[in-house]
Amino acid sequence: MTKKIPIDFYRRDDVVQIALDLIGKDLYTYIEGKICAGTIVETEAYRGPEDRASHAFNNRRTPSNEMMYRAGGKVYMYICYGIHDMLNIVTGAEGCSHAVLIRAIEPHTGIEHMRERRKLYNDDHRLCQGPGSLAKAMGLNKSHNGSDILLSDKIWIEDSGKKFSADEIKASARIGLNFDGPYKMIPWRFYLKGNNYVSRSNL
DNA sequence: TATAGGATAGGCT
DNA sequence: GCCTATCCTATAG
Repeated sequence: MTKKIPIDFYRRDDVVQIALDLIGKDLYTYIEGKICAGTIVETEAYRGPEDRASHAFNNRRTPSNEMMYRAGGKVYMYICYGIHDMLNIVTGAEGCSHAVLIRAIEPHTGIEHMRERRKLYNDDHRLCQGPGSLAKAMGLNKSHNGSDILLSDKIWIEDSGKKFSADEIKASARIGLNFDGPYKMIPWRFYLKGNNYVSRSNL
């Protein structure tokens, strides 16, 4: 018996702790009549406004990133490199712009739908490996921006009951950051050690 | 209106 | 492992 994670989980101020706590939770989507789900195995924390890697760095506000300023528990979708949709969960209180990027899940439900969306039939460990692939496999895109992770019937997160000890989860610098400075190397990426569904698992 | 740049993925060496 | 196509968005003029 599983259930959705309560809203207080997302409204905490410590986005790094939330990114860590999301490892092992189950992400579900019900899109185009297809139910898909998997266990979160890789996340990254983005802490606006002081984190240069965050879209909300320096309190930057645009129509695209507006969702980051909502109270925790909203879905923030962002298009990267013009082609890849990425799934973020907004955290913290209203007006605070922290978010967690979901980078990879280990699929366990609706895998045949994921294969179809990805046109990838013989490589299941790559279906949701990396944020762009994950969104595509799960049927997520910019139209899901602003969904409420507790109220939406298209996307939600459940507590799988799985528990991981501190030495089973590894922290590293975040991926793909294109600048120099103290936040480039800060270890705000978390992933399950040895898990085959994690992107770039050696870093 | 034009243009630079970006939280990638996949193909090739 | 390295390289780059690809195209949306923000920003400047």
